[in-house]
Amino acid sequence: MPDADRVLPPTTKDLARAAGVSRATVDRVLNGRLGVRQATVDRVNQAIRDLGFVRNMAAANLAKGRSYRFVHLLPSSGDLFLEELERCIAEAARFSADRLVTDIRRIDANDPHAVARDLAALGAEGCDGVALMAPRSPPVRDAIARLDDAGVPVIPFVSSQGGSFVGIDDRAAGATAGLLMGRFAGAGSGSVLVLSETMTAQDSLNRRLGFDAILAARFPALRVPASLETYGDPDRTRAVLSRAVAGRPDLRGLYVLSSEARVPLDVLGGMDLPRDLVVIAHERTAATVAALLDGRVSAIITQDPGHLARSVLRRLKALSDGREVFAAQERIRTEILLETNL
Amino acid sequence: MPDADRVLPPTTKDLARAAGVSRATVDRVLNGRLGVRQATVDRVNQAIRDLGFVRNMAAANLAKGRSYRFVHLLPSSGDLFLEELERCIAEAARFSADRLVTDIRRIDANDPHAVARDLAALGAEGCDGVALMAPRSPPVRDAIARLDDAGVPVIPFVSSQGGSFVGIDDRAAGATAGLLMGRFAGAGSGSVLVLSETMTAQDSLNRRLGFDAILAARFPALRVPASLETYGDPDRTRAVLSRAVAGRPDLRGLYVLSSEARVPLDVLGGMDLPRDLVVIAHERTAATVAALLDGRVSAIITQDPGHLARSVLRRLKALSDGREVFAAQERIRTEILLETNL
DNA sequence: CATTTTCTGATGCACGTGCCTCAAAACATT
DNA sequence: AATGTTTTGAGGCACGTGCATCAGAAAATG
Repeated sequence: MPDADRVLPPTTKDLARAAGVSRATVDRVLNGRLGVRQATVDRVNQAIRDLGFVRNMAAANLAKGRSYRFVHLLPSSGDLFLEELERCIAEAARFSADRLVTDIRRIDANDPHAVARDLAALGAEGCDGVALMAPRSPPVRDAIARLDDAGVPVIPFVSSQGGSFVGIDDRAAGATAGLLMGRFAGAGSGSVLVLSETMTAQDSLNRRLGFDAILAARFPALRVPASLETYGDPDRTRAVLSRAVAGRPDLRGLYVLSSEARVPLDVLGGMDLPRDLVVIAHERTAATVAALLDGRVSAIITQDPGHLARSVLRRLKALSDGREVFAAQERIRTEILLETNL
Repeated sequence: MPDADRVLPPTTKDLARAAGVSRATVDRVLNGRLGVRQATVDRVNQAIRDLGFVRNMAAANLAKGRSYRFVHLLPSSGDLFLEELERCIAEAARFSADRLVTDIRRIDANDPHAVARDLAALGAEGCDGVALMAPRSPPVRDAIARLDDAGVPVIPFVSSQGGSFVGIDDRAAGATAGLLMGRFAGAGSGSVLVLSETMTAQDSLNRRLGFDAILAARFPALRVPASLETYGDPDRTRAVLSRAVAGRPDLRGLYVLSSEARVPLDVLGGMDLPRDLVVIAHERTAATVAALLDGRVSAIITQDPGHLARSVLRRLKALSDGREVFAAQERIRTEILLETNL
């Protein structure tokens, strides 16, 4: 083992030697402490550049006794995507190099005041960051602002209305669905149905907006009537779908808008639909993948829950120590899944 | 700051207390050292489960003075994707939490004996792992085996023939291109041209295989003549393309097979092509993205070079310390890019 | 020049884990 | 009981960095 000439990354000790100062001064410069002459600061920074010094974050966090306590607030609905997401969060936390504890709590995301109360309660808990999956509303926004003032960053997670958040843009996801729908449906006129659990949710609205915009701009021959709402009920789904299909001999496509596509896809299996009907659904779950494989679905638009979970943890960490994130790693992609790239 | 009741992840000290043993014994159990009674081992393992203990890898690596020295051997061609990949590798190494040094070297990947020589030379260098992007051939395979025997893991990177490797499956990528081509081209018959730099490269062959298989199975009305080879030459590209287009009034699609799509796409811009020609290209580069945005290209099939770079580093690390990787994070996705999900 | 102020060096402990040594304890064998 | 063997405990140093403290040097001020 020729271990002698191994080039190890430089440490603060190497820096000190190269800059001709002591480790204490290097430390003062690195951590921006006062009382160092500009000339000395420059010498140290020059050495940093010369040696290509990179702070060993693992050692730094160890020394600081840094630990992170994060809380994830997720809606208490039981959809498949959410379950998978929860699994991924727990897994990502376990695999994290740092000492971190994550709490996953289910909240009543649709009651703004309940959410605000839950957020306020977190302030007293001494947690270092919150990932919140709930619609933004004035009470919630205020609660977030108060937490932020108290130094507890809150990251909107997966879905949020307005402002930045971790997750894909619903409008872009809808537009991608629309583009695929138009391309797959081929030239010529026809109609495309949009099936949604409920259109009151903001994410559904945004997807629909993106979908409509693309269809209007690029495929004007395709007509899109008002969305059919299922309220998650299999019987109702069957009923509205049958009625809509019966009335439209020119049906070319079906866009399953909601995140919970299981019920509509199950219903679809038992119906007598036009051959070559283009069906597009959201989120990779056991239900959508099965449907893609047996041909009920043509494409799935999704985001990787594992990536989401890891990304939000990295972002929370970066926020709590005032660092920048490694942007390239945090771009959540709007993925298109076909049979060939599952 | 209610910091008192913060629940910190347990340390080996907590483990020792819970199991009623000393830290030395905990250490023996954790690191599988001999000379501990089974009953004691069980007590410690029980405590690990009870407390949910997870080893602090950062501290462990710090203590071990663990450092990684990896070498990336990349082909010395100058294509855009490769440049981007190189950038990502350097960036990923800088952002790594561990102390690691990566060397990126350009090699003559198409000369099996030269590659084998380069690999052999690495054995004496005392490096901890190699990422190799070169076709597999008998001399190369032997060199890899020798390195492996010497305890230096070698990971085939991005493209490899046979065996597992880090990167997307070329056949699946070709199949995805084929599926999109068939769907986008619509019903009815027509022909689809395949344009490649050269068909001698194994990755081109595999893409073509996947592409053909899907077209034959799902879109038999589309004809795919023999691939047009450009040898990277703009004039030749223009010539073969013009000739092929002129002879085919039924042209519906064009599949740009090679990783270096810049030349064909540039040529395409100046040509008089059928409206609604479906063009599909590989790899996200400045050239392909520009073409997607101005409509010369309909879809890009790609893999994320940043993810590739980070993934191969994590895998090399895991291999050198005999750990398992976090599989979910290492699945390299075959991505489909449209205007709406760039 | 003397004095104050500003800057720097030397040193040490801490973080959680790995790894070592040495002695003490528990156990097994005669 | 005496002996040998295996198992355990106690303690310490190391890794690279953060964060103290204190004394000494250099610079600025009088």
